[in-house]
Amino acid sequence: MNAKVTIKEIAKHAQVGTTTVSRVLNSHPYVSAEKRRRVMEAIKTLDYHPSQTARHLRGSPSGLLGFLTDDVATTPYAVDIIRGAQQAAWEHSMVLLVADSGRNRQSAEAAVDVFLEREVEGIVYAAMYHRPVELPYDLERAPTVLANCFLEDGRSPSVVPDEFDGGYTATETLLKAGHRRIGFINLWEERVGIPSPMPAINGRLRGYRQALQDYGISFDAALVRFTDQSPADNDHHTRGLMSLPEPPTAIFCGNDKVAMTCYSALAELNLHIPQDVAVIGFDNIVDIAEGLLPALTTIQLPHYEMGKWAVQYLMDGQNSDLKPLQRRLPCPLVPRDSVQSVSIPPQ
Amino acid sequence: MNAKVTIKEIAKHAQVGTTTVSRVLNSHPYVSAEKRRRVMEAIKTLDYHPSQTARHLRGSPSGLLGFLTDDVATTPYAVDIIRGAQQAAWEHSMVLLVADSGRNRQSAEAAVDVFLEREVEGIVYAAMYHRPVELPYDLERAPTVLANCFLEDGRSPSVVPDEFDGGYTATETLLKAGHRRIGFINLWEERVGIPSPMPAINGRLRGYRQALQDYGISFDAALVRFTDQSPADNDHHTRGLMSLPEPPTAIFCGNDKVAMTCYSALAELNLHIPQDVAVIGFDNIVDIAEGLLPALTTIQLPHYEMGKWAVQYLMDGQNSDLKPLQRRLPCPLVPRDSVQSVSIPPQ
DNA sequence: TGCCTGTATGGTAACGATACCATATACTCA
DNA sequence: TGAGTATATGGTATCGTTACCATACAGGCA
Repeated sequence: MNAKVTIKEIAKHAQVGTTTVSRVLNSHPYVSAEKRRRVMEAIKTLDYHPSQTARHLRGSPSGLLGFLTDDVATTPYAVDIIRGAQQAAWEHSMVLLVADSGRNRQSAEAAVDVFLEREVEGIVYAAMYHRPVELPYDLERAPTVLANCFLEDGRSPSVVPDEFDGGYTATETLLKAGHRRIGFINLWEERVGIPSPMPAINGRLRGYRQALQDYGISFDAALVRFTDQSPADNDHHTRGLMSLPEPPTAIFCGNDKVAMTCYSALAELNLHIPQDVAVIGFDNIVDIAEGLLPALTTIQLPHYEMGKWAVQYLMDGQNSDLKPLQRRLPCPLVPRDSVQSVSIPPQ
Repeated sequence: MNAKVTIKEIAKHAQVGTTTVSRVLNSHPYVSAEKRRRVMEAIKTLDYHPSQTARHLRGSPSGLLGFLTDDVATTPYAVDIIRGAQQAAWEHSMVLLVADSGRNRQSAEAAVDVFLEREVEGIVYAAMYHRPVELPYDLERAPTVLANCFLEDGRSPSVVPDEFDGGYTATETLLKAGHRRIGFINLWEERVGIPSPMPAINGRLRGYRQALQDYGISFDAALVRFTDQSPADNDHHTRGLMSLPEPPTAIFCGNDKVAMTCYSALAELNLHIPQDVAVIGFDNIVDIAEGLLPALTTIQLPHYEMGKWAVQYLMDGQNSDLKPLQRRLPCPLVPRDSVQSVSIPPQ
């Protein structure tokens, strides 16, 4: 298209100085109505767009934010973090520069270099599942907020899902529906032989226990199972739970995938959801939750909100005297049809 | 951190002119080994990073690519387009600027304005499901490639999944396994009463018919069903297919969600997968496909590849004399356990 | 009348990097 | 020896915009 129109041409066309044009653009005072009008008209007829590059060189902030992801995968909805970040950035008239840090520290450093060369005003480092991370670059290099992950030493602000809250909400939902024996098929993962410190696993379990306690129900270890998330294991634990001397009337599944296997296992046992057994999932993988029959009641991870929060904090929350904030966002319930009130709680 | 180091300070520190520093940075000839060494050292000790902003102002290309999405949703894996684009961009030393066009034309225009103010070298417009679109901005404004969508008039290059290929591959997979009666639960969607022209629906059906024809099997309309994608309807059609006088030995499902319902319907009919009935899906929603028992054989949409292709075309393929390329990318098979060879094809 | 203040306006030097031009030395070759 | 070429080096204008400074006029007030 036509070569770029500059402020100079606007000035010439409107018969004013470049300073006046700049004043109009930045709505400074001391411009006569007449000249303002002429400038505006010139801008329109010449289809002028200011160059952010020149502005920035002259000293204005870059209006750029870096968004660095560790590596997509596992749960596809985690990309909602990017949507949330993008939305918040937009509201602050910022643009998002995205890069994939890749698996290794080097390419992450390279990505940060690229960000810094363009003078981003901050960086969001987002993980695809909730976990502790080690930052692949020097924190001094740019203001950083972590989303869906955190540093063990809390040296930088972070926002993560409140797994405790999620576990509590799921359990309480079942309790409120009148269930008193609630099975829990939690997730499991090993790292080099050591049980994973995955916050999801521990947090949800604590939430489960707390909810039971708040409803005056004593914890029964037999009702808690751990699955390696393979369909076979999910199936195994569902059957295990249901063949207990006193089987649960509700099952809290560590994620929707587990719930999916749970559905078919229960079907094979000739048990109906939600009449015979209530089921609640975790993650709200919409394709699964809405695809199941009955539709799965589940808990939503606040991906979108985390992205949004991270950017907002980067923009607004710079009370640098305070120690970096570690924020937990609630995991809301997504009610569908797999939980139903039982009128006479089996006691 | 420390105020930005400029080329001038490097020059002073290394006791050379700024021109020489610039020469070293851009590996121009005619710099003595000694001065080159001094400059390099200064760069290191002062931790200098060149300003892309200044470079660009001076005339270099911006190194920026705009990535505009219509609106996320439906199929979560569509975001792989962004990953592919990001990867290709990285390989071309470009950075991706992402924005969400939002639902309305205005905010899309605004996003493009932002892109243009930063002088992006091109724009990828990506849709979250394969469909014809109307570009929410003037094509003249910047070189554009469409990913996962296209303009009816083909005025701009685009890359989409080859739905025909996908339908063909799915069907052929079943044929190769020996199946001769193959049910097809295709998707369905209406728009204001008119059947949707969704390329996925028509393309896959054509692929299905072609594969049958190539294997010398005549088309039987009774074997093709259309579902509104609700679990109830998916279930209904599975049962409908299986209660045919001559029921299919294999079912091709329009997507993995349909396959999921298909699984439970078949289970209730006491039919085993893949022994009694083979099932093949579409989309490769990993959470579903790997969560089902047996794991679901399915077809993958080339999201990642489309993103990659779009950026590559933007960067390399500017043979502007040719008419804009309309590219179809194959949909590969992801074999798992829900299809098994039948030794004696029922004939 | 003279001075101050508020309003209007434009020229020009930066911002950081690079391209062009000018200059300088060391060789090569006729 | 002189001309021509390859190598080496630095000064400076320039990209598009804004901040600073200078200037100019109008009205208000002593």
